[in-house]
This record gives sequence, C-alpha cells and structure tokens, in this order.
Amino acid sequence: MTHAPAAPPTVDLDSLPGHHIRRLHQIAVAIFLQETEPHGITPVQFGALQAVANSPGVDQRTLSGRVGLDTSTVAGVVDRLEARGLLQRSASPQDKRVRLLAVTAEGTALLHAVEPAMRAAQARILAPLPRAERAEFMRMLRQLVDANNGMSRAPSDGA
Amino acid sequence: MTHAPAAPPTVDLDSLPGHHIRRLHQIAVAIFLQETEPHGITPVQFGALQAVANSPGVDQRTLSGRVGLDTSTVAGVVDRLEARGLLQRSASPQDKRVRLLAVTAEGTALLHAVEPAMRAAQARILAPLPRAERAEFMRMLRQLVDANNGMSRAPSDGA
DNA sequence: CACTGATTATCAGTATGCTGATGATTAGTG
DNA sequence: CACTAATCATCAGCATACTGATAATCAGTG
Repeated sequence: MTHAPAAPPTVDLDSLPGHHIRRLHQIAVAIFLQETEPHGITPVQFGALQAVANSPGVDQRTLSGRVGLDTSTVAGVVDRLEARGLLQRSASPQDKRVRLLAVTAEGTALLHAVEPAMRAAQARILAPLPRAERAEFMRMLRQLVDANNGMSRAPSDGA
Repeated sequence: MTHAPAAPPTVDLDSLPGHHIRRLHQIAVAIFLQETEPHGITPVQFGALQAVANSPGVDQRTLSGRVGLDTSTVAGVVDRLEARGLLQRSASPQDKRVRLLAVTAEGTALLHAVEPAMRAAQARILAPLPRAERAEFMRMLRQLVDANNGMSRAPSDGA
C-alpha cells in the first residue's frame, strides 16, 4: 500500500471560490460588451478613461493605482485609447519621465454616450439577486477586495 | 444651454460591480499563483486538468462546458498541459473529429501535490469575510453565475 | 449514395494581465 | 557636484479569453 495510487484526487470545481469568481468576471465582461456594443469599448478601457476624466492630468502610475491595473497593462490600454483619439498623452514639464493624461472632447462625448448602457450592464450583473441582497453582495465584494488588495501587483489606492 | 458641456460625467468606479469583480478575480489569481508557486500551474490549467481527471476520456468540447472556457481557449490550455506531459490527447476511434483527453501519471501526481496549496489559496480568498458570511457569499456568487450563465460564449453545463 | 447542415478542433487577430527587464530621468547622499 | 538609489514608462514573453473564420468529419435527408 505504499506505492502511489493511480487514482487522481476528486475535487469538485463547484466548491472552489476562485472558479466562480473567474466565471462571474467572464460573465460581467460579456454583459458589458453586449450592452455597450455600439460604442466599441471594453470595461477596462471605460474604467481607465473615466478615471482620467475624474482626475485630469494624472500620470500613468497614479492611474494604475486608481483602476487597479499594472503599469505595463496601463501602457497598452492608454495606447489604444490614444489611438482612438479618446485621450491624450503629454509630457510633464516638471518631470520628463512622466506622461500626463487628459480626456479629449471625443473621449468626453463617448463617456456621456456610453453611461446609460454601462449602468444597464452593471444592473444586469446583479439582477439575479433579490434587491435586498445586492447591497450585501457588494459589501462583501468590497471587503474581500480591500482586505486582499495588496496581493496583486496592481493594488488599488482608492484615492 | 443646448450645446454639449465640456465636462465629463463623474462616475465613481467604486460603485460599479464589474470593477470589483475584476479586481477580485485579479486577486484570486494572484493568491492561487502565490500558494502554488512551486508547482508552476495556473488556476485555469489546474481547473482543466482536474476536470479531465474527474471525467477521463472527455473530448475538448465537453471539457469546455465543464470548466466554462471557450473551445478555442481550451485548445491552448490543453496544448500547454500536454507539452508539460500532464495530459494526453488521443484520437477517438468512433469520431475522427474528436480528441479524447486523459491525465497522465505525472498529471495525477501533480494534482495530488498541488491540492493542499490550492485549498489554502481558496481559503485565503474568502478569509477576510467572517466565517458565517463565507457560505452566504458563495451562495450569491453561484446564483449570479447560474442565472447569467448563458451570457458568455462558454456557458457552464454543470454536468 | 450524394448532399446539406451540424459539429469538433483549430487558427488568426485583438485585448487584458502578469513577470522581469531596460532606458531615461529624478532625488537623495556624501 | 558625483554617485547611488528610486521612479516612470515601456518592452518582451507568457497565459487567459474573446470573435469570427476554416478544415475535417459526421449525421440526416432524399
């Protein structure tokens, strides 16, 4: 009985939080893309653009903390937003390492245009939960994210 | 007052479920990778390998439904697992389109070896929640995933 | 049995996201 | 002021994940 058994362990994926979290993320992205389809924007692109709108003139490093994305990922997202003319990069006069970000008029227009669909998507994600449980779910979600915030390379700074 | 205002809408990302869901997924992956680091396996690779172990001889299409991954994504994941010798593809004698999957002895050994770390990762993800709330969170998570299951290209078939 | 339609796996292309590295620049130290 | 360390942005490389397409094969029909 000392040799290794050929039988693999039986693990039910349904019991693993990570599995459902991945699936929910997958679903949330799909719903967002479906609702905002005419605008051709992704959840991450929207988040980054909105964050820049909320803090005009941020540098990419700070933006990275705002949206919870790695700086190398932000570089790519900003590339695509800039290529579409939704956002502009400009050099900082104080610090030549830094690229300052600002939303263009087109970007502002898109943020306005996409907001209703974005709101609809968010509502659809939580819709299967009874109304009373939605806030509860969001509270737990925030708690898990806040408490484990430091685990990823892109911790959110909430500022 | 009829001309479009230059001011962008102010939307707090913190109020958007999708944002926190993305962050939690990000964190869950980071914790998994950290706990299982010596084994060099990703959450998706583990899930796929375990699912094959649970259903020896599945085809990729069925596996896709089990783990909730697009078939084109499964192709890549299986490629990497096969390249590492954890899993084998073989042709089905009944249907030449189908590639049947089976976990190798190495794959079985890895599943055994990685299980404790995988369990530890799952526990850490939910750890910030009081014990009593963890099951509640999982229940809501399942409900959201189940109800919205059809939204992604890779709906889970639960079987 | 020939033909149409469905199914399986795969591919190219695009977009997150990570790690680890690098170049350019700035800040802090002696 | 020279030197070291830290910081910002970027890059290459890898791994999900998607869409839309295609080749190969199978199933069902006439």
